[in-house]
Amino acid sequence: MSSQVLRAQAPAVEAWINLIRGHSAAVGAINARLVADHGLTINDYECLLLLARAEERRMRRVDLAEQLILTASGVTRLLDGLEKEGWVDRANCASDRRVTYAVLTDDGYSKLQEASGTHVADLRTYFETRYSHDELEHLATLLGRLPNDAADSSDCSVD
Amino acid sequence: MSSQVLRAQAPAVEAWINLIRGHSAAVGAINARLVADHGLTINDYECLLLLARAEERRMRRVDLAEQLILTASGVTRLLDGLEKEGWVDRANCASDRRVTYAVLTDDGYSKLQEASGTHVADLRTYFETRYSHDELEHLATLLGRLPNDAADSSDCSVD
DNA sequence: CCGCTATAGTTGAGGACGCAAGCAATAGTA
DNA sequence: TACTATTGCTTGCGTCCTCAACTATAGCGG
Repeated sequence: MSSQVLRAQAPAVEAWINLIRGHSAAVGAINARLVADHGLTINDYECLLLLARAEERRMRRVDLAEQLILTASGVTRLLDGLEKEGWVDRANCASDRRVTYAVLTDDGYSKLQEASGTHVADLRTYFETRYSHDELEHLATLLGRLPNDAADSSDCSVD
Repeated sequence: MSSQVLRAQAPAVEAWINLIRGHSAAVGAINARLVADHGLTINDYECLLLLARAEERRMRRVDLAEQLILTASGVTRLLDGLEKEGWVDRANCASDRRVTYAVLTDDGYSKLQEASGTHVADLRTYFETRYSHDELEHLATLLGRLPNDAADSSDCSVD
């Protein structure tokens, strides 16, 4: 038991550690570039991107939160910043007055386009210097399995 | 150009998105368990673990920072908490009076052992319900390549 | 129509972290 | 010996995020 604490055991543990370290390194590097080059956080960027891809370039804050993996309050504050910059606007929903849409402005769309040039390039550089095309596809597939709701079954069994 | 903004392109982008999402989901789930069951953050746990594995159960704060992927100030604050709980102590270095070792106490070691039981089990459950043994090894190997200093070559080219 | 519960969103307090600045000790140079 | 650069560490401040509490609307059963 005592020696079990002291060394890596299953490959699951290895994967876990490398996931944390890898994520931290990659996010750190890529976010730094994005901030330095465009004054955007990764979440700023992803938020603009989600809006750009959304129908009529607008989304409910709740849906934005889910996609960005943030809480509702996180989204409120994220959008505060983007609104202040003029990249996002608010719009009311006719059929449900509780909802406030976040709408991508033309400025926001321009900003996204400007940023996407170097950001996507940085991204690709970061990954493609480390992996072959096939490895990237494999990695993406494996990572894609993590979020899936199997989480629920383990979460619900907590108590 | 305008349509390029709108859809996923290279597998690098796919991998990137899945890395962020997967990390967030996994860390969220596992951290929640660790906090609920033992009152420890992932970083708390990893810090105790590093110390337990270190020679004489002690490390310089700088080295701790590097392993945990934190800045020096982050480590100071992390250790503040662990010291307050009595899991870690300070010790001076005879040969270099600038350094203050972080030393795992017996209480800290006990705490780590207590926590490691459920934590490692949770970890393994989380990963092993999603992946086969071979997939886990492959995933660990791939992720292990992310942090490596290839970052330097791309970082230095910023300006 | 009247509660009741659920949902969308905001706000205040607080945690975790990085950055920049600062201090103390060491190492290198002369 | 004195002078400078570097290294280890801490502290103040700002950022980003969560949680808990709150408001406002919606929709349901009676």
